[in-house]
Amino acid sequence: MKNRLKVLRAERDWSQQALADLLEVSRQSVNAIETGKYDPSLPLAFRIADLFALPIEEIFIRN
Amino acid sequence: MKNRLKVLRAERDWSQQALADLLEVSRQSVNAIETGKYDPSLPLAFRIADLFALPIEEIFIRN
DNA sequence: GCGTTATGTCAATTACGCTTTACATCAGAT
DNA sequence: ATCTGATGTAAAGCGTAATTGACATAACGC
Repeated sequence: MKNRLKVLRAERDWSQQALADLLEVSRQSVNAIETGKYDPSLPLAFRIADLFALPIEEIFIRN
Repeated sequence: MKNRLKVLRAERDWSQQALADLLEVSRQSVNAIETGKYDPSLPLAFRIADLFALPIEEIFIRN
């Protein structure tokens, strides 16, 4: 699973910490997801999709 | 997170075991997800969406 | 009755999502 | 040169996703 988090964040000029606050997770969680250390849980993926107003499929990519 | 797994499975007349085989998870996992014991991981949610050829948002519902 | 299939559930275990705390590096500003 | 913000990473711990194995029950055909 790859994801477009870093780009979406850059488009809005948000820091990892700012995004983490909006998502109510730790900065390390955002960092770990961006750097591909692990995938978010489904509920967190939904929160991310809601925040960016995009379908999950346009943020997270199979494979 | 609610989901429409049971209905989608019924529409295709698949047993929990048959679905588990297609998803390559245990029957207990399918059962646990259907009965709301827990949410699937994001990768598994994608596999489910792919299998039913539906967007994740049409299978899993917020709240 | 008996065997089979489907479903629900429990216990015990492994793997992973997410946390806090902490440390290191780099870029930019003063 | 120093301070600050941003990022990457690591360890330890907690909760949960997912596993296997097992047991119970209901529905069905034979």
